[in-house]
Amino acid sequence: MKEQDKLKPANMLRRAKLRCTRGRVAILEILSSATRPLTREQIASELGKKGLNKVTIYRALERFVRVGLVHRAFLHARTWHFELADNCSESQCHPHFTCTDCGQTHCLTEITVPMAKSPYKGFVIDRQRVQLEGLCPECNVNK
Amino acid sequence: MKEQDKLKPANMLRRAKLRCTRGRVAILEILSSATRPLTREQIASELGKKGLNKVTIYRALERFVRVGLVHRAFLHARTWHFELADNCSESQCHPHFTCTDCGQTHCLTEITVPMAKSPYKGFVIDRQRVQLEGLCPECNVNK
DNA sequence: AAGTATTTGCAACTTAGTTGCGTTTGCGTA
DNA sequence: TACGCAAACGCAACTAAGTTGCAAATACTT
Repeated sequence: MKEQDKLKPANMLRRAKLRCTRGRVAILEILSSATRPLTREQIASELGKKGLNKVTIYRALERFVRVGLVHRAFLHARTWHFELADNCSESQCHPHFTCTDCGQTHCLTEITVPMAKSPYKGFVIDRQRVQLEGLCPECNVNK
Repeated sequence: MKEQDKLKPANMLRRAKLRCTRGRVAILEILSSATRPLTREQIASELGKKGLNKVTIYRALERFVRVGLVHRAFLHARTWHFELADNCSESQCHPHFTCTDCGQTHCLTEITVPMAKSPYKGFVIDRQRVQLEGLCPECNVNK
């Protein structure tokens, strides 16, 4: 998706029929410019001192997830990481790669993993989530 | 893997050079006969009244994970689900399917998803974890 | 049987996320 | 522009999975 194609936060909210509040716009802006999924904590620290209450952030994110604006990308260290649903297909997001050495997670937007074939014994597969583990480029060269 | 090929808990422990205690054997037996990954809570309730302290269960599981006897299959509702590493390959386990309707998770041992191709820009992929979402057979027919 | 390193149980703690409730605010309507 | 109300917000208290420190118990070696 090209930069100029990105919907502005206010428009994303309008299209989702959600009220356009300062906090929600700020959260969406932060997620827009992030290069990887963020936790509530990380969003809060980006917001800085004019920050939002943690409950507010959680509720906004949950709302965004429900209307499909945002995905729960993955759970790491018992903590959800959120990202814009921007460049995800209906049935699967790009894989997320977590480095076992430094702990950093990267979005591998250029890798695709084929969907598991469905149906299988009556299972209907709607979404597929792929998590990868290994060494990131930096940690790899230092070995 | 055929039933008779399964290692008995005591042997699993011996081979991993872990002490063979009643609690550990019980945990491994429960995991052996489970048809899906279990939480600490579920293991505890299988143990019944002669149960183990939750700390003990967590520590045993962590130990098992470290020596490769057990996998952390997936995180659901902020809770780890554990399973024997029995029929998993080095680089990936079978996919786990969670029903969005009833919340039950199933092991789809007969489905395989090809590994993401590696390397990619220096990333070295060691393990791949695939989670699926959708409707399980029971919930599907009730729709 | 004795010695020791490992394992266990208990109590207290940590922390991501949730809930209830009273207050504030966005937005449609007059 | 002012009004009314549902949606959104902030605060405090809560929930629950998992962790930590330490003293007591137990498996295994000799």
